[in-house]
Amino acid sequence: MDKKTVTIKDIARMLGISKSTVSRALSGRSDIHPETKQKIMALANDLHYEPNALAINLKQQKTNTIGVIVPETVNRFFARAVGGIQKVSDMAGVNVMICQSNESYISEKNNLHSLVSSRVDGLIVSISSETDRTDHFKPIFERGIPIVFFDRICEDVHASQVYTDNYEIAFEGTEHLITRGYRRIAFVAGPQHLFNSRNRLLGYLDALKKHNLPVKESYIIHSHYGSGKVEEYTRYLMQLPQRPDAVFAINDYAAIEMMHIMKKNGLKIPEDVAFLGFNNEDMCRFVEPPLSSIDHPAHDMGAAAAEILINQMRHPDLKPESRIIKSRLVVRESSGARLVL
Amino acid sequence: MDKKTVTIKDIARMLGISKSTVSRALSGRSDIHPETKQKIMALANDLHYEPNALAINLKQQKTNTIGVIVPETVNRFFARAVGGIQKVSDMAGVNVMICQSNESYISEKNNLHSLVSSRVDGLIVSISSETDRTDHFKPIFERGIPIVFFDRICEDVHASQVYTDNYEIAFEGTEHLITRGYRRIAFVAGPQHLFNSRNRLLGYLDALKKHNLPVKESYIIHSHYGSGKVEEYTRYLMQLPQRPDAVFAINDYAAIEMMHIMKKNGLKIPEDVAFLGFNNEDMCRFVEPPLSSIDHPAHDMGAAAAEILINQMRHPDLKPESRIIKSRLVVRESSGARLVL
DNA sequence: TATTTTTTCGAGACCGTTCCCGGGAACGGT
DNA sequence: ACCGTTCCCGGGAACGGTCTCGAAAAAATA
Repeated sequence: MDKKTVTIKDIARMLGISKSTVSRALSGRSDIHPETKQKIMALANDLHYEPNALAINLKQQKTNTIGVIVPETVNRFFARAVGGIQKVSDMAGVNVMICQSNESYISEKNNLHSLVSSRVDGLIVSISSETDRTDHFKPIFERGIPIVFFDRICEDVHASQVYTDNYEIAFEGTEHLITRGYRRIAFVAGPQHLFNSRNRLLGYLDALKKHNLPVKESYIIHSHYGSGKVEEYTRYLMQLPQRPDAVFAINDYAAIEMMHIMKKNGLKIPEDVAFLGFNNEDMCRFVEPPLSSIDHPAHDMGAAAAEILINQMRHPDLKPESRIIKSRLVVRESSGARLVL
Repeated sequence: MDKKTVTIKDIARMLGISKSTVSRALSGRSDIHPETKQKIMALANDLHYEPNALAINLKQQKTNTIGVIVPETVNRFFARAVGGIQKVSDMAGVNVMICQSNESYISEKNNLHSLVSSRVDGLIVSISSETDRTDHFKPIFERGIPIVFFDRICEDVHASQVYTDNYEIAFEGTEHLITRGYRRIAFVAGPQHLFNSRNRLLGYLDALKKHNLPVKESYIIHSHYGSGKVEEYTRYLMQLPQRPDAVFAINDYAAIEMMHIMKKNGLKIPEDVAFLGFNNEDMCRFVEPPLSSIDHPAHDMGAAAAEILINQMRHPDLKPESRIIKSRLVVRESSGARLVL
């Protein structure tokens, strides 16, 4: 068997020419006789020659690939964002390496070093929910590797950012519930060291203030993404002396599960309790009643991040860029008009 | 700024020693004076030295990483499978490179060459729904790179395989519907060049035969994954002179959307039409009525694939291995007992 | 003190490419 | 017949590490 992988040198030897010539043919340069090139290409094809990207990248001092770190792709928001990244990367002819931090700081750090070690030319990162310090990004960014943070951005690194108008849309969502007649609005918040979560909470609070509604600490739940505690939270809310008449949740999963449990306990949606989620997952349309949600343009965010990054890879002296992508409130029946005030 | 990345040679020069010694310290070998090692480690740390994985891998002639090609991670089945792959890979200390084919043959081929070019030590692949030939895998597998196909396996490459008991579970699912009193069972099938789809269809057909039910071609829909034609299919089924009283769908998305449309058209689930899906997505629990489904153990399949692959990477003369993972029928209300026969 | 063993380190080849540079052949113009 | 171009091609350094081999220094042994 020809177990050994075939190299440029093998081809050169078999053809009785130098490896320089083979390299020239394979990398499509012009200063080579068409006939020689033809022979080289034919043999390379026969032998199933695969160029060694390691050697090429080492020599060229660049890899033409961007590294991506996202919390987890089972979260469809991130899966779609990665889709957006790959779409524009493919168009631009650059490769993508995807890593998942699984919402773990240590794993995010490992991914980061692994990517830098592989000499990616740039990074697109959405930090884990556990990450509350940024010392791992700083030296890498300062070394000149462009970074674009998206959605879960890292505030104290002066890199490019792509995020949504969290504050505004949370404000709008809350106001929507208020104008529909809901007054006791609970808020399922995310970890407060995350930029997104903080701004969403602020939007919620300011909307309450604007409409002269009291802010009750007992209505604010500080959850973690995917904490699996939704049932506990739901029971907590239901047993409150003044049960909330609406819930604005940090994501659709929490909203849907909560809604489900409340329904099983005989509460009517949206008459007794309205629901508003975040992310506008497909399944919002299929639950009973269909869930109102904030459409979070994942694909666009990924695409924008890749655009910015690739641009900076090509023009290293460009300044970091911030881009804000607009979210959109999608109203469905779960936040319909309240019947009884 | 120290824009240039620091290398082993830089450290050697600054310390007035040879790069061999630095290499020894950094790669943790023993034949080095503790004090020298200490100094090297300290300086490396100060300079934020990151080893160049390209150089190391090139020299070592192996990368200690496995390449993964899946159709798309927005499909949660594959996202979970990737999770399983990464879990056991992390435990074993090997890296993972994830690529998405987006259900495209050409893109699958590109991914494949890109991974081989990056000299991954092994491959885990679930082929795209478009892929109906296998000539791209053959030369690579014959070159000695171990491959594990999972779920969407490639039959004519004699590589390792991990798949579920498609035939048996489709048989069981169909029989379940029959024993619950449903007689006119429609089947939403996948592309027939895929091993899975074929076997599931066979299971369905054989279950009908066993119970002496007629096979009606008009009840069998040949769909493509994610074709966006569910509404068309649903209308087609509803207008049949003998409307089916049950639908067994290739995946939960199709089942849920179909169920939703039929409900809107006034059909009672499961009294008028029962539903059974495939994959047991989270949302099955939250739709109305909860959707019965086949639990497809994605995480376990990924984990098994990684186990087998890593084992073969470590012991190159191992024979290819096939492993069958058991699926499980999860009965919920969408396939409850029929009231009117 | 002489010899052997152990410890610690340096020189340099090598992995598979790219690319600069220089050289020979062919060719056209004078 | 000579010279300047143009066209092809080969030699060899470089990319950043690892690793083998041997040598010098230090320690142990005789």
